[in-house]
Amino acid sequence: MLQISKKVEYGLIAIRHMALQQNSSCTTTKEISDRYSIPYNLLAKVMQVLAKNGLIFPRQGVYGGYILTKNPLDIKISDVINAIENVPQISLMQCEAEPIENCAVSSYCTIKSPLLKIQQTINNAFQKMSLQEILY
Amino acid sequence: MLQISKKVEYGLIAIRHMALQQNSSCTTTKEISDRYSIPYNLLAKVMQVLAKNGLIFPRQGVYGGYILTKNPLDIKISDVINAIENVPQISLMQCEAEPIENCAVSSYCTIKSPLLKIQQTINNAFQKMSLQEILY
DNA sequence: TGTAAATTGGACTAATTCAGTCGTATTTAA
DNA sequence: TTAAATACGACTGAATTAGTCCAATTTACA
Repeated sequence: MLQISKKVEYGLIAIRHMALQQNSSCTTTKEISDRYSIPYNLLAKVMQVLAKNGLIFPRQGVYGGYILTKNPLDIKISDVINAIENVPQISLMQCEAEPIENCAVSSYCTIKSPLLKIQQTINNAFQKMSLQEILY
Repeated sequence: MLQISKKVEYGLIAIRHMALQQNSSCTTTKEISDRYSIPYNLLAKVMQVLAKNGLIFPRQGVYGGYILTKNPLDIKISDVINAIENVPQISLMQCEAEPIENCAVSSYCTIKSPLLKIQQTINNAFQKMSLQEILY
């Protein structure tokens, strides 16, 4: 639907929340879950994925939580999206049939390139946009 | 999943196909369906929606079909997307609670704006991009 | 050393959306 | 009158998304 998913939304909320914290102490999943009324278990999953991808650093146990690993300027929106979603790259198929009429999917190929262009337009937008830009 | 849907893909294929036709005679759903191996019934629905939104003009009956209503330069990718998908505009809620602490959803509000900015980034990209740009 | 508070991880279910199908009605050229 | 086209609504199955649940692990501290 050309819309960011709830998981990505929660991930952005969480990572933005952490970026807004002045002191760089740990932020817990529960804290964010309560503050923004996000289902705890779901957010927990998202946090784990963000941690796995190195965007935040986990500390287990009492007084544990997560801390941001980078400057908000160095975190791109695409980093968060790619971490959470399996962004399926549209793969341009290599056409080796000559002449082109022999290729069963040639008509399909001709539209792949335009669609790829569109998809890249989306991707580029998020690669340029940093966390810093959505702070305020 | 931040990916264009099949319907939008089919719509783009169809409208691009029509733009590539030299003669401005009618193009039928069947013709496009056959050429690109798109399920006929599904494509028919998409064509109807495109027609309803004024992007193409329908002609019923024998030798009927559709014709493009505009120059490819004047058709934006967003026109096609908005016609086919119910793009749910993120609505910024008007907060009238002062002080801000009295508002039950204030924490939610504070993230709305950033998300809106992201959504607009996508929308802007497609409002700038014309059909002409994906022709070749 | 026990306990509480945190992350980790996997399996599972429910809800929603997407893709596709089907049947029928309407229009129109020949 | 017929064939070829669009118009429209209801329906189904598949896939994805959103959310839940349970058990394990780690760790500060009383």
